[in-house]
Amino acid sequence: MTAAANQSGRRPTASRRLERAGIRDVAAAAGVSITTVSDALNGKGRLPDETRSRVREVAERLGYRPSAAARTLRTGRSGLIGLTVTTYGEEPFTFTEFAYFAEMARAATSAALSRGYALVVLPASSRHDVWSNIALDGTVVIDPPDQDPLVSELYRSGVPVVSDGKPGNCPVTAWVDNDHEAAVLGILDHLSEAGARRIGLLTGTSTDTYTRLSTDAYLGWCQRVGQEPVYETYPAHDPAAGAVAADRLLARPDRPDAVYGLFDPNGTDLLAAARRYGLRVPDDLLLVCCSESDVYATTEPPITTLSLKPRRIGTTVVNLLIDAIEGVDSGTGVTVPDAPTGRLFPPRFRTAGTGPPPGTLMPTELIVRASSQPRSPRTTISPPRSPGEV
Amino acid sequence: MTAAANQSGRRPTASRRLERAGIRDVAAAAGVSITTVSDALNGKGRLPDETRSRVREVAERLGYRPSAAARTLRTGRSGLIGLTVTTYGEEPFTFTEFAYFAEMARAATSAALSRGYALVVLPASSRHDVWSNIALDGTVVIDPPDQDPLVSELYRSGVPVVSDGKPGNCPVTAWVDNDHEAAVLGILDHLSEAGARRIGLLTGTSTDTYTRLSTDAYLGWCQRVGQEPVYETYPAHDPAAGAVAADRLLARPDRPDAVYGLFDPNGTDLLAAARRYGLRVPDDLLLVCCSESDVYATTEPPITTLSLKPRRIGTTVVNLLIDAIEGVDSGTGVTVPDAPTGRLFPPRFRTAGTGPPPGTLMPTELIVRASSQPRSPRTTISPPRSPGEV
DNA sequence: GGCTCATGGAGAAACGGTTCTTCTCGGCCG
DNA sequence: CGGCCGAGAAGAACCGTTTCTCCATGAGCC
Repeated sequence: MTAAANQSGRRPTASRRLERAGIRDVAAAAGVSITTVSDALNGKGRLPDETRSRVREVAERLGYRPSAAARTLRTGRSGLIGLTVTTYGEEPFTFTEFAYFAEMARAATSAALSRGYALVVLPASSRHDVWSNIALDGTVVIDPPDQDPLVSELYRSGVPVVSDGKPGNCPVTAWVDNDHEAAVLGILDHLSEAGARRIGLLTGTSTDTYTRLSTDAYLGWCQRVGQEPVYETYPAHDPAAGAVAADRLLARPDRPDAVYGLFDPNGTDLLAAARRYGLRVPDDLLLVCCSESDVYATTEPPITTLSLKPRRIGTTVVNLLIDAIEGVDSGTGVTVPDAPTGRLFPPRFRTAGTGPPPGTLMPTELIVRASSQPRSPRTTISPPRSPGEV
Repeated sequence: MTAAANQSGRRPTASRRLERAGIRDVAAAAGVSITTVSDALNGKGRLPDETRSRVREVAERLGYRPSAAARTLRTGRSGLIGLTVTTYGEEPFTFTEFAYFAEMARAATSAALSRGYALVVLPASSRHDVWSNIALDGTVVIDPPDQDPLVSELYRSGVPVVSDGKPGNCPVTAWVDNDHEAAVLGILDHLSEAGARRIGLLTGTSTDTYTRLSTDAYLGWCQRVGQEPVYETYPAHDPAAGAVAADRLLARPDRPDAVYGLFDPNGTDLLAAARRYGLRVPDDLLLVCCSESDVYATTEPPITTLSLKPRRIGTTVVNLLIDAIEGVDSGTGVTVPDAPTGRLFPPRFRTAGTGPPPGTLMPTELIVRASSQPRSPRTTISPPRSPGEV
């Protein structure tokens, strides 16, 4: 009986070491055809429940696990999604995006998993060998640089690509980003209301969308309100450079009385620099930085942070991607021609065609703490925007 | 010509939408057989260089990318490694292991990539459907609980498993861990030398190896030096509980004059608690915690931390796993019968047989900062153990 | 000149599923 | 009583590689 199952019409002389049971083994053991087994296990075909459950039971007993490779080959679906991170230097992901990336990746993993997909982490720098050795149903790209050749090739070869961060010049299926302009303007207003007269910015030298949009928003605001811009730039991937830049900013003759730092470690760096110059926060200097880290809740004083809500982003990106993967296959089918592009929080998903890819803007959240509030009025601490929500 | 290539002996009537070029197309275009194409591209077989390069060129021109699924099916190798994380609740990985995990995962990704593998992140909680839908060549497991059914099944079905953290009771191919006992003893000695008379511990309630070994080391030390243990426990996955436990520890009548916290956020929690009780650090309370976060370099005062060197761990784990994957296939071949088990920093890899799996102990690094040094002598800051090394 | 041998390359069998098509068999209806 | 129909299940093609086996050819050797 088991012997019969073992042979199952394959190589008669095979020594058969510890090969796992295949679908044929199950079929033989259950006394049915492999078609029936496949149908029974996948809930397809027309089978009476009795057969179905019997086959399932036999499969279970034999410890049958279908071969992912075979299934992928036949169906063209691997259930795998790439998560691409841009890299500086050799490390797969960057220091500066650490907390953001970790949270985003976590949410993305969750979201993917709950829809039956798994995530493969792939630095954008890896060469084709690695990429093309993996069957990917689609890819999430974090902050693709302009003209990313990798993204272009993926897109061209028909793999759906959704980017976290509005893509500069590469074709993607869809993208998700924060409303960085609104976020920066919100912060500048917040600092103004707190009494700031001259707001400085600590920003990066790179050309990614986040840095560019944020800096532009700052410059535009300065122009509108008639303040001379006061900012320092540094390569965001280098934490040491950040500390130096923070110091530089506070050492300027036109020292700002409030600073917004675009990158995670800026808060502690600015705080340390302020200490060195004998500046009290928030009395002499108001501070806000963009960070996902909760250490800023316990610094002395606690620092107001802007959260980009990476969990939401990760979830949204993955869901858009899976929609694209499972949606209308390609070309013709426009699912919903909804709003144009860049609408807030919108789109029912839309499968290609021509024209710019559909983008989704997600709100940010300003977590107001002591560092950005004048000490005297002693108001209670509360987040001003987007309350509720995880 | 392209027409000929397009047909290539497949369905004659196929409408052939935008199918990617297959190996047959390349073969047809190059005027050779698919065997030759395969050999040429993979550097196998006996072919004159001329043929080889011609085929390569044609493949390049056609944008040929071999199907990962087909290759995997045929060769049995996917180039994919699972990275399993234990989960508390719904999130794929835990808060408390955040920095550790992020760093470890990053190093693991790098290490895997440099050997041509990619990492798939998989929460241990996901059900079989997900696991068995992915062709994995092997799996890294982070801190498997005793009797982890997942690990057992993987191991049983022949997939190499290497764990980060000495496995309790599940069979693994190999494991890597820090020398937690030595680390704790080193810290206790360090605190004693700094003048501590009564050292407290902030530890977890869970039964993972790290918590257990560390706590045992502490208790053993107490017994040896004749100090009454002073410790508080809390569920490590709950950050809020950590703050409460820190408070509890400092509120005790037998308040310790030095504390070691096993988990990352303990440092800030203890600092905050100390502030509440008016305790100065390090004057009234010496502080050390285990953390990979560099925020402790800039807290007030900076806090001494124990680093588990997750990068090293991640790299080692992955390399051991890939050795196992690529090494002698199974059963008979003992590569090197080296030292027994649990030797420090050792083993040439050893493929199974019976007996306990080979384990590697990695050193930790104590980063001494102001919080654990009496203020007066004002010594310079320097790491006492394992200098150098990334 | 017949043999072996090395070289270059073609043929075809896997790999292990999914799925389209076909077959059989009763029951039912006209 | 014959044909139709639908349920249940089997057959076989196919997915795109890798790789084992084998064939043709010409050179070298006795």
